[in-house]
Amino acid sequence: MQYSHFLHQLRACAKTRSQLQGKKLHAQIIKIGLEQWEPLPNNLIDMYGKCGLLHAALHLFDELPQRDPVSWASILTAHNQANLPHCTLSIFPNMFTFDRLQPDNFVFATIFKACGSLGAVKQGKQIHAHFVLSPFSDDDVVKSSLVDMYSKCGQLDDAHWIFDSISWKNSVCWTAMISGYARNGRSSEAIELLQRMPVKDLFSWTALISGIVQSGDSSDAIKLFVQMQREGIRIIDPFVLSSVVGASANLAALELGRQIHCLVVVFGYESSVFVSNALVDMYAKCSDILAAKDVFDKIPKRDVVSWTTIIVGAAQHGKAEDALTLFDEMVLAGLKPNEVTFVGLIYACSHVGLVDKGCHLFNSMTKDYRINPSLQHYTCLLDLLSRSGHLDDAENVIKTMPFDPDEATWAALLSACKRYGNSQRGIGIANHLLSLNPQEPSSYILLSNTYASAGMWDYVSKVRKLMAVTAVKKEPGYSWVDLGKESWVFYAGKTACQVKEEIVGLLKDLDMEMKRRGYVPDTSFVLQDLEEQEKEQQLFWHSERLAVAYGLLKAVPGTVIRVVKNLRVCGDCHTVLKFICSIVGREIIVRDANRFHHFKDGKCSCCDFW
DNA sequence: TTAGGGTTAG
Repeated sequence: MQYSHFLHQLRACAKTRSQLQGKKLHAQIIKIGLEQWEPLPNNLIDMYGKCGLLHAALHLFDELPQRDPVSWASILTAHNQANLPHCTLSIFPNMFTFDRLQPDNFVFATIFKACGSLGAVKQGKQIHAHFVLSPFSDDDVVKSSLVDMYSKCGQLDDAHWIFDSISWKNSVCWTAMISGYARNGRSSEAIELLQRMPVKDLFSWTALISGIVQSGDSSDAIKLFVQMQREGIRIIDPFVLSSVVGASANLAALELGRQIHCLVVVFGYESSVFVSNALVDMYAKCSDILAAKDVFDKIPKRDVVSWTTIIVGAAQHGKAEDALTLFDEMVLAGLKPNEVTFVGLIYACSHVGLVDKGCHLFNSMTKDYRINPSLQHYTCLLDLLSRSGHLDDAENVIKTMPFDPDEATWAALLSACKRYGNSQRGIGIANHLLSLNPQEPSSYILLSNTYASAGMWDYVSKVRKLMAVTAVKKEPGYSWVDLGKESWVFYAGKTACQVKEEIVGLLKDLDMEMKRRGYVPDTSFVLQDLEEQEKEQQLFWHSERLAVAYGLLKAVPGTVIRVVKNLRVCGDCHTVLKFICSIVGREIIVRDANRFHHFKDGKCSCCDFW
């Protein structure tokens, strides 16, 4: 009687994640002397794991006189719960070696979940073979965990094959399969599956929408979110909201983001730290850094992602001092920065030329916070050094770092070579890159651009031919302007826009006024072998200029023009936009592939250093 | 005691 009461209470604590209540119960159980009564020990482990007290769970597990598969399932689940899937996999073999036990269906499901989180498909497949030969090979829950594992590892055929073999498909396995297709860019198959699903719930819709956001089709995700609401799905948790806030961030659609922010308030999920963090990011990515800071200031309990998001936001808007101050505040608030925080911080230093500070932070990351620098951190460091002209030091980083450099690393160095007119070094690096990684499309593009900058057109055409042979395509440059109710996309060199004549007329007028004020086109940014006049024409038709002109024609007078470009803004366009903002007396904000440029009164917030 | 959906960089 007594122990069944405790059992019930322990399960309730595990369900509601009530740490304090759980500890009290444990104390009572010890006091009464029931701590060895089956099945209380395993339930205690389970309770501690679910309440996020892994150490307590481990302590009990180690002390158990006799462990069974339930004890193992509980402790393995506790590691998954604590977001330590690699630990789940590393302790799993002890089940055979120490306790001579075979996994049961619960253990299998937990292990496949861990493999899925880690993308450890090879290990997952090996254990899958054990599962097939086990007495549990018909278990639908385990099969469902396999569907999820293969989906997360991008092996959709395997996932679907297992999905088909599940006799009684519940909402969980449908969702795992939908999520797999959506995340891997196969949205039409994901949508089709959702349509076939007998009872669509908020989980499956969320999996679809968030997967599509992750695979990069944010506008489709927004349309599906609208459809979901039309179909009467009630939003009873905040998950889908953080995804659609993220979608508006990707689209740099400020007005849409504001509307979704209103929905967040209406549904009462302002207090969700996930949603708040997404909102901070959305406002920062939609170039409203003040609104981002406002949301951030109102978060009652900020976590490391909240701080990192605002630091990265400040950094991308060129507010390095703000980013560094925020970092000091974060540390004072007792939060430990993570690897992303340092990417933001070094990036901030890099973009304003704070070389010493950036190097100090890079060293502090290992020394003070025991974070091993990743390749990306080395790339940031290299960017920091090379942007400020320390090309030898930058090359030295490449030579001594414990990673093989990728194209981003070489891109940073190559772009600095161009900036500092060191074309010989650039060509050497590009050649080296080509010899190292001839399969990578970006390698060809880098090489081509480097030769073009040096005016070596024979080599450019040679590389272009190679690109054609290997079917490598350069991503076309495009820009879009967000006018709240509508947004227009412009590609370089053309427009099908109804007001094409007005756009061209306005750009011509502006061109004349700019030239009167001393503008000289910098045709070195045209990477094709053309006559000077043709090069100027190419620059004239760059997508960011078309988008800005459209914004000037259509936006409410006096408002900020917000433009997004998929590639980095070209150097000549950067000069032109400084002239234009001053001629028309408007603020223009351009988000390019790398950062934000706030053009105002003839100047840019990046101080021409980007 | 097991399985599905959310935020920060790139």
